[in-house]
Amino acid sequence: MSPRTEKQNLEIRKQKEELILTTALELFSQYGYLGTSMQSISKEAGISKGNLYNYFESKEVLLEAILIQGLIQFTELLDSYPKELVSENDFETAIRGNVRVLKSNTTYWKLYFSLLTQPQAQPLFQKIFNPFLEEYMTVFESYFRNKGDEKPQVTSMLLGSTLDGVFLGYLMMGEQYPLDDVLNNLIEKFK
Amino acid sequence: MSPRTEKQNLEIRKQKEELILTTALELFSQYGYLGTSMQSISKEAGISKGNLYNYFESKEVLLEAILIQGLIQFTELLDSYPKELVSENDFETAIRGNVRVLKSNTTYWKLYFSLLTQPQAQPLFQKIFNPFLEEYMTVFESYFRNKGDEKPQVTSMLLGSTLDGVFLGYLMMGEQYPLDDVLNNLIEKFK
Amino acid sequence: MSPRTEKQNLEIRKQKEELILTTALELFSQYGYLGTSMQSISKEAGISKGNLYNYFESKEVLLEAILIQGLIQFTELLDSYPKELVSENDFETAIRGNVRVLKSNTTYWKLYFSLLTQPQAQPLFQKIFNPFLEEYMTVFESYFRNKGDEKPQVTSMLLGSTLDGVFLGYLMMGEQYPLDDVLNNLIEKFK
Amino acid sequence: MSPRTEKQNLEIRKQKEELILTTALELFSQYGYLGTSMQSISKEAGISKGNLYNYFESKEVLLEAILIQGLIQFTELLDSYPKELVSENDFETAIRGNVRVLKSNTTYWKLYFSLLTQPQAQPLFQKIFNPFLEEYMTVFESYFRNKGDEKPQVTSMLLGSTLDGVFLGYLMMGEQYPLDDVLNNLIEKFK
DNA sequence: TATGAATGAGGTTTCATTCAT
DNA sequence: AATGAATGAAACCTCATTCAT
Repeated sequence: MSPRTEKQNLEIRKQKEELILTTALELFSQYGYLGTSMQSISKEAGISKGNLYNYFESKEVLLEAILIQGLIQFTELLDSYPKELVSENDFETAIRGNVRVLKSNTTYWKLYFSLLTQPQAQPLFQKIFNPFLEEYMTVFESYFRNKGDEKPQVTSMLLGSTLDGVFLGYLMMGEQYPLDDVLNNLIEKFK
Repeated sequence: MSPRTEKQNLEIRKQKEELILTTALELFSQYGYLGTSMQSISKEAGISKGNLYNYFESKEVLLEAILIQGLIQFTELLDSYPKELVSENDFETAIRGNVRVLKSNTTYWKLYFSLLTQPQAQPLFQKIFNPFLEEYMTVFESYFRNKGDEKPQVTSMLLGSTLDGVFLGYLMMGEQYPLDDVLNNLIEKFK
Repeated sequence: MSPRTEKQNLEIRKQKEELILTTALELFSQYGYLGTSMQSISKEAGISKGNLYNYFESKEVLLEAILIQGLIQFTELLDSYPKELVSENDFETAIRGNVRVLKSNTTYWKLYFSLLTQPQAQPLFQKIFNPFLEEYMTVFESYFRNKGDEKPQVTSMLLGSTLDGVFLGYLMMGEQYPLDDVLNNLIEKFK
Repeated sequence: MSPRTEKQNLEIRKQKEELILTTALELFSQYGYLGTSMQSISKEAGISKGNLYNYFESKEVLLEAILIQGLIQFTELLDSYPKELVSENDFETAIRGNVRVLKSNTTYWKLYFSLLTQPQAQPLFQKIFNPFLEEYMTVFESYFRNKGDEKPQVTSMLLGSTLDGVFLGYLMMGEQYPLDDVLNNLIEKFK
C-alpha cells in the first residue's frame, strides 16, 4: 500500500548492487569464477537467486561489472600520480603507489590473477585491462628512455613482469611474503 | 586367442596412462581444471569414460598425477645443473636452464599458473611444489650470499618472483613476449 | 492537487486496460501464450509489473479477457449480416463478410489458432467460442438445407473446416497466400 | 564385470531412443512443446533426466527428431501411392490414403498443428515440412491441370487448405467429427 | 581391461506472482 | 492507481561418477 519512493528504490538498488558486487568478488576471489555458484553468491549476500538476476543479467555480466568497478578504483588512485616520471624519486613513488593500490584491494587482485590464466576470460581482459595496461607501461618506458636505457621497452616489460611476480607472490603468501624488503630491492635494481 | 603376457599388459597400461595424462594436461591447461569435463578427456583420448576411472580413480587424482609427472620431468632436468652456483656464468646457465625447462613444456606451466591462484588447489601445491621450490630458492640464496649480498633471502625471493612474472608473461603472450631480451636484462640486473 | 473525479479515474482505467489487452494480444499472438512473459507485457506496455496485476489478476485471466474482447468485436460485426441466407448472393456476402472480419484482426486470429490445438486451452474454448460457433454453423446449415442438400450438417461442417484451413493458410503465409482466388473458388464450389 | 556386448548396447540405445521419442511425442502433443518439460518426459519414460540428454542433446533436437521420424513414416506411406493421378479414382484413392496416414498417427499430427502456428517453430517447418509439402501439392496441381482447370494452382491450394481444416477439425473433435461424410463431400466437390 | 548407459545432484537462468526501509 | 524489489519453484542442461538384461 505504501509504495516506496523513487529515491528509496534508488537507494535500495545502489546498496544491493554494492552488496552483490562485494560478495561476488569475495567468492570469485576465493573459489574462482567457475568454482563459485550463483546460488552461493545469493545465499552469502542474503538475497534470493531470482533477485540476483534483477541486478545482473548473467554470471558473466556480474564478473565484468566486478572487474570494471575495481579497475575504476584503480585508475582513480593511479591518476593521482604524475604522468611523467623524471627523477628516481618519482619512480619510487610510482612503484610504491602501485603497491598501495594493490594492498588496498587484495581480493580484487587475487581475482585478477586467477582469471589471467583462463583462456575463456581472455576476451574480458582484452576489453577491460589491456587498454589500461598499455598506458601504464608507457609511463615507465619513457622513464627508462630518459635515463638513457637503450632498450626501454624491454626494461619496462621486465619491470611489469617483475611487479606481476611480486604481487602474485604477495597475494599467495600473504604476510609471509617480505614485501617491503623485496620492494626496496626491486627499486634499487630498476631505478 | 593368444592371451597377452603380463608384461604386454603392463606396457599397454603404461601407454594408456601416458595418453590420458597428456590429453588431460592439454585440456586442463587450455580450459582450466573446472572447465574441463572427464567426458571431454575421455573423448579426446579415445577412451571410454568407464575405463578412464580404471586408470585414475577421480578427477582430482588425475590432476595430481599430472602435476607430479610434470614435476618429475622438471627435477630431472634441473638435476643436470650444478647444485652450487659459484660464478656469474653458473648463475646465467642456471637461469637459462630454467627457461629451457619452461619452454619444453609450456602446457604444463600454464596449468601450474592457472592452479596457483585457486585456493582449492593449495593443498596440492603445498604437497607437491613447495618442497621443491624451497630447495630451488636455496641454491640462489647461497649464490647471492656468497656474492656478499646482505639480504640474500630477499634477493632470491625477488628473483623467484621476477622469474614467475616473466614466465607468466611469456605463457600468456606467447612469441609476442620478448623473452630473450627480457632475460638478458634480468641476468644483467641479478648476476 | 486537484483530485481526479471518479469519472476520470474510470476513463484512465479503461484506457490502461485497453492498452494492456492490445499489447498482450500482440505478444501472445507473436510468441505464443507460454512464450510470452508477464514481464515482457508490462515492459512493452510501459506499465509496471505490479500494476499489471491490478488490472488482471493472473496471466490466465488476461488471456481470457483478450479472447472475450476479440469475440465481442467479432459478433458485433457478424450481427450486421442477415441471420438467414436465402440466395447465393447472401451466401457469398456472408463468406466475404467473414473474411473481412478475419482480415480486420489477424493478430487475434493467429492467437486463436495457436490456442486451438493446446489442450490446456480447451476449457477456455468450450466456454468462449463453442456457443458462438454453433450458432454460426446453423446459419449455413439452414442455407444448405433450403438448397435441397441431403446432408446439410455435413456440408456446413466441411465449409467450416474449409474456412478454417483457408484462414490458417492465410494467417501463416500472409500475402503470399492467394486469398482472393482461393475464396472465389471456394464460393463457386459451395454456393 | 560383465560388460555388455556392442550388440546389446545398440539394442538398448535403439529401444530407449524409441521410448523417448514416443513418450515425448505423446507429451508434446498433449501439452505443447513449451508446456512439456524435459523432466516430465524423463519421468514418464522412466529414465533419468541426465540420461535423456545422452540420447538427445537438447529439447529442440528432440523435437526435431520426432518431427523427422514422423515425416519419414508419412513419406513411406505416401510413396506407395501413384505419383500421377489420372482418373477421379486415383484422386479419391490419394485423398483417402492421406486420411489413412493421418489416422495412423493422430498424436503426431496434433503436434504438427500445434507447432504450425508458433513462430519459433517456423525455421523447423521450413526445413522439415516445406520441401515435402511442395511436392505433395504439385501432384494435385497436375491433376487439376489435366482436368482442364484454368487455375490449377489455386484449386490445389484450396484443396490443401480444406484438408488442413478437415484434419484439424477431426484432430480436435475426435470421433465426434463426421470424418467419413465430410470426406465424401470433399471428394465429390473436388474430384 | 573396456564400454557406454545410467544416475542424481547441482549449475545457470526464467517467471508468475507478491509485497512494501 | 503505480512502482519495482523480492521470492521460490521450476525450467534446461552438465557433470563426476557408477555399474552391468
